[in-house]
Amino acid sequence: MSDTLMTIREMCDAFEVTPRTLRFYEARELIFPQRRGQHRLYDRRDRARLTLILRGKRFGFSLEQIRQLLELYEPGGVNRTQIAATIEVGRDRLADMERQYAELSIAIDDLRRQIADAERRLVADTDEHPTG
Amino acid sequence: MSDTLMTIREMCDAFEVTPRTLRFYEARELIFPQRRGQHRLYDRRDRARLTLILRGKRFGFSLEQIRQLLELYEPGGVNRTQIAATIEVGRDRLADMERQYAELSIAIDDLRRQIADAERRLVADTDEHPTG
DNA sequence: CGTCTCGCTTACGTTCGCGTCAACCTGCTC
DNA sequence: GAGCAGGTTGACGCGAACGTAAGCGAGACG
Repeated sequence: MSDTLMTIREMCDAFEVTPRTLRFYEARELIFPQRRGQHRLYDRRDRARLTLILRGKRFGFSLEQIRQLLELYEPGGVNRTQIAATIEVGRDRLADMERQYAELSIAIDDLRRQIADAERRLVADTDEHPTG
Repeated sequence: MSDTLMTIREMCDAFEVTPRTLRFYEARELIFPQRRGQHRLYDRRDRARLTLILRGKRFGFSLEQIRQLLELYEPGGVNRTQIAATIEVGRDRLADMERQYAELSIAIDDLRRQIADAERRLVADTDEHPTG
């Protein structure tokens, strides 16, 4: 079920990361698995956090930026100023992502054109050196 | 004009990079400024390349990936197999970017919702502790 | 009982993308 | 001709995000 506890190996297989990575994220206080004895156990919340961490990484955010962002996703009973600060961070990241989104759109169009050009050159070259 | 040669300092000011960065990119064979004596001079082509380099970096591509991509933007008279290989690289990057674009869209919506939630919590808290 | 597998911690090593000297050349200008 | 500004080439340093190796339990198995 969705609230199943997972071992570190199961997490690694599920998310395609190494144990080292998970322990590293824990050391940087991005995830907080429970302990059964010495062993780590990851629950639904940890998995949700890891999903966000990996996503954030793909967009080029540092682990520290991601750590701050994660507070947004936690309904923890912090105080007003903390919530406000967290919202600030969230807005900054959002602005980053929106900029990235716009620029990415342009870059994709650009790259598509370059590929098309290169393909045309390929075809032209084929015409000049026919094989059949 | 657009074909003006620029010194390293002018480039740095224009693109907000350091001299070290430009020399580093040159060492990695991403740009090839001409020399007047010992000094580097950057032309329109170098600037176009630098634009693409910085853009690629913002999307999380490595300098090596960018270097390969830059060949797409050069009409250099390479041979068929080279052009084909370059197109391959371009398509791979394009696929990366398209994936990134789709995921970014989701992440932005997600983040917007979280910020809205946090704002609601802030307002709720204000209602419970009115100042006026 | 030995040994295997998992996981744990500690700690040093590595890659990327530059920053930061140090030492040198070169063309003014005073 | 001394100084200075601007550029050059090494070479070493550094932070981020892990990789890797060493050595230590603790439980499972035959």
